[in-house]
Amino acid sequence: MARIEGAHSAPTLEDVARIAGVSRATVSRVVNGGTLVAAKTTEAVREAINELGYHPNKAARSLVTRRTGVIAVIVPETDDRVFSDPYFPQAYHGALQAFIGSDVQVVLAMAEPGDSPSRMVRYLESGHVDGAIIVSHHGPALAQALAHSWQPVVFVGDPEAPGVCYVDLDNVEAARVATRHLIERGARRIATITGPLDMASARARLLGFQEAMTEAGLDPSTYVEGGYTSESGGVAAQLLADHPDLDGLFVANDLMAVTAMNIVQALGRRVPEDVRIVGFDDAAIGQHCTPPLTTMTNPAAEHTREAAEMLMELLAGGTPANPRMLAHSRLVVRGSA
Amino acid sequence: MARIEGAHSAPTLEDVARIAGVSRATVSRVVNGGTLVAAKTTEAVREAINELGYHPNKAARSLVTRRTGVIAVIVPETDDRVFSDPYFPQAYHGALQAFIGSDVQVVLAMAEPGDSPSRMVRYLESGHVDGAIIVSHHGPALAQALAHSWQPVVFVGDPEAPGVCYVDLDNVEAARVATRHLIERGARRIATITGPLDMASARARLLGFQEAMTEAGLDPSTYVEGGYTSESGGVAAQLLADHPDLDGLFVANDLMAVTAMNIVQALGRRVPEDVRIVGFDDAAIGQHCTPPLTTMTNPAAEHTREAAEMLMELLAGGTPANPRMLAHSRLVVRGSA
DNA sequence: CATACCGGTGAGAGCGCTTCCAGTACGGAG
DNA sequence: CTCCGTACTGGAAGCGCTCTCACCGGTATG
Repeated sequence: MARIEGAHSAPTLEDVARIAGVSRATVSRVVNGGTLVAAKTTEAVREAINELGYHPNKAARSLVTRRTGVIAVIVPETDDRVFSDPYFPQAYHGALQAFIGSDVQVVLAMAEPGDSPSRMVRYLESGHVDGAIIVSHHGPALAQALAHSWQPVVFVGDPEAPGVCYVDLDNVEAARVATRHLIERGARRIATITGPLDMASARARLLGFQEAMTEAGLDPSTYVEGGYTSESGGVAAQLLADHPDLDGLFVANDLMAVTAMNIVQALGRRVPEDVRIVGFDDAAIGQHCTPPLTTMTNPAAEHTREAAEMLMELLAGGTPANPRMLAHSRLVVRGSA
Repeated sequence: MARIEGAHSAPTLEDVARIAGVSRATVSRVVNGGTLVAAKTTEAVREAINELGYHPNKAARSLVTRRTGVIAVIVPETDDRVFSDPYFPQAYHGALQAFIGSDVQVVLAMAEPGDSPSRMVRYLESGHVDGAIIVSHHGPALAQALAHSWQPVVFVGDPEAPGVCYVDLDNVEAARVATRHLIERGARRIATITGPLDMASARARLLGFQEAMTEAGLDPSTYVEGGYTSESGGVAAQLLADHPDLDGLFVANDLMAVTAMNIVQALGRRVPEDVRIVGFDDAAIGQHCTPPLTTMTNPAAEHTREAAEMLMELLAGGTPANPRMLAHSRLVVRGSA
C-alpha cells in the first residue's frame, strides 16, 4: 500500500503509464487482462502499478463501460424480518455462490418500513447496479413496473407479471403433498396457517392445501393468515380456540410452524398423537424442536443460484434458455407428522 | 417511467438541457438543489426531466465529485454467522437509522470463508464506498492496515491500533459486574465461556471475569474458549465434565449461554438453584428460554449509530469531537442468576 | 521487390457529469 | 447617462478510464 507522501489523490492510469514509460492505453490493456501486450511491457507496467499502489477508479471505468460490476439481491422486507427468517441468508448465499470468482460484487438491499415498489425501481434505475435478483416480493406491482424497464432482473417466486424471468417453487404441488401426508397419517380435521396472502407463494400453498383436502373429501375451508414470521405462528392459538377438535395443521413455513407447535403443546395436545403438523422450508430450527418438524424442502440457495445464472445470461445480452423455471419440493418426514 | 421508444441509452443531462432550452450547467444546478436558478427555468427543467424520465448517471457524477454516496457496514465474518447472531442485524440497523433521510446508501459487506484482511482493505480502497463501519473484527491487522490509508473508517469494538476512531463497550467493567452478580447470588466455583480470544471484546470480558474473581478471593482460572456461536456453547459439556461442582457460569454472549444452559439442564443440574448463569448481549433468545437469562446489555444499534455519526464527521472532512467512545453495559436480572 | 499481414503500441475521442469563470440583462445609485 | 452590483445563465475544462483507429517494424507471401 505504498503511497506517495503528500499526494492526497490516488494514482491514475496516467501516473502508471509515465512511470512504466508506456501509454495509458497499454496500461489499460494490462489491467484488463493483457491482450496483445508484450511480456516485457506487461512486467514493467505491473511493477509500476505495485510501486504506486494503483487501483483503477471504478467510477471512471463504469462511466465508459456502462457496467458497475455490482448486482443486488433485493428483498422488499424490513431488515428485522430478513435477519430473523433463515430463508433469506440461504437465498443470499446462493447468489453469492453463483458469482464467486467472477469479481462481481453482490449487495443485499432491504426495504425500509413503508417503502413503495417505486423506490426499489428507482434504485434499480439509478445505475448503482447492473442487475438484480428479487426475493420475497409482495404482489405484482414491482414486477409490472420492472417489466417495462430495461433492467435485467430475475425474480425468485412467481412475479405475477408477463415477460419477467423467474425461478419458482411448485408451491401448489408441494402444499398438496404436505396435506396428503397429513391425511395419510390419519388427520381429518386439518387447518392451514398461510403466509401473507399478498404473496403468490402463500396463495399457492393455500390453494394446494385446499385441492388436497377437497380431493380427499375433507373440509378445505379452515385457514388463518400468518405473516411468515415466528410471532405470526401465534395465530395457532386462535385456530385451536375456534376448532378444538383440530387434528392436523399445515403451516406455510417452519418459523410459524415451530411457534404453532409450541402453542399446541402448551395447550395440552400431544404432537403428533393429537395434532399432526407439517411445516415448510426445511429450516434448521425445525430439526431442533421436539418433536422434530416434518416439512417440505425449499432450497432457497439453489433457487437464487439458478436466478443468478439467468441474470448472468441477461447481463451478457442473451435470453435465458429457460426464463421461467419451476423447481420441486420434497417431503421430509420427521417426528411431527 | 416514460422512456423514448427505441432509445436504448438513458437520457443524459444534455438531452434534458436541449428539451428545456437551457445549458447543461443549469440542468445540473436544478438537479443538485437549485441554487440561483430562476423559478421559471427550474420549472422548465423539471418538466423536461419528468418527460424524459431522466436519472443522473452515478458513475459520471462520482467521477467528478469523488463521492459514491455509499457507505459500508463491514463484518469480517462469514454470512452464516452474520445471519445467525442477532447482534449483527441490530448493528446494521443502527447504521441504517443514522443515515436515514441523507440519501446515502448503506451496504452490508461480509467476508467469504478464508478472506484475508487485505481483501477488506482492497474493497475499501477500490472506490466502491466513501467510508465504512467495521463490526466484529478479529485482531488488529485490519485496523493497522487501515490506519495508514486515507479511508474514513470507524470501528465498533476496540481496534487495537492507534489513530483509528471507534465506539466500544466497556467490556472489562461489564464482565466484572456480571461476575460479581454471580458471586452475590452465592456462586463460588465459577467458570466462564469466552468468545474467540482473537477478539478484543472476548479478551476484555475474560479479564473482567478474572478481576472480579480475584477481587473476591475466588479461583479465576476456570475458563474455556467459545466462538460466540450457538454451537460453541457446547463447550459447557466439557466444562461440567472437568468441574462437576461448578455452581456459576459467566458466558460471553447469549447465543452460547442458551446452549450452555440447555446442556447444564440436560445434565440434571437446576438453573439457577444448582448453577447460576449470566450471559451477555441481552438478545431476544435469552428472554424466551427457561428460565429467562440474566444478562448484560450490549445495545449494538446504538453503538453503530454513534459510529455512523463519527463517520459522517469524518466524511465531512472534520475530526470527531470524541474519536474514542466508551459505552456502558447494564445488568439485566432475570431468572438464570 | 512490392504487398499483405500481424503483434504490439500510442494518440485521441469521448463516457456524463460538476464547477469555475465569464458573460448578459437589469435595476438602482451616483 | 454612466457605473456597478445582483441575479441568472452558458461555455468549457476536465474527472480517469476504455476503445477505436492508425501506425510501425518485421516477417511471410505473391
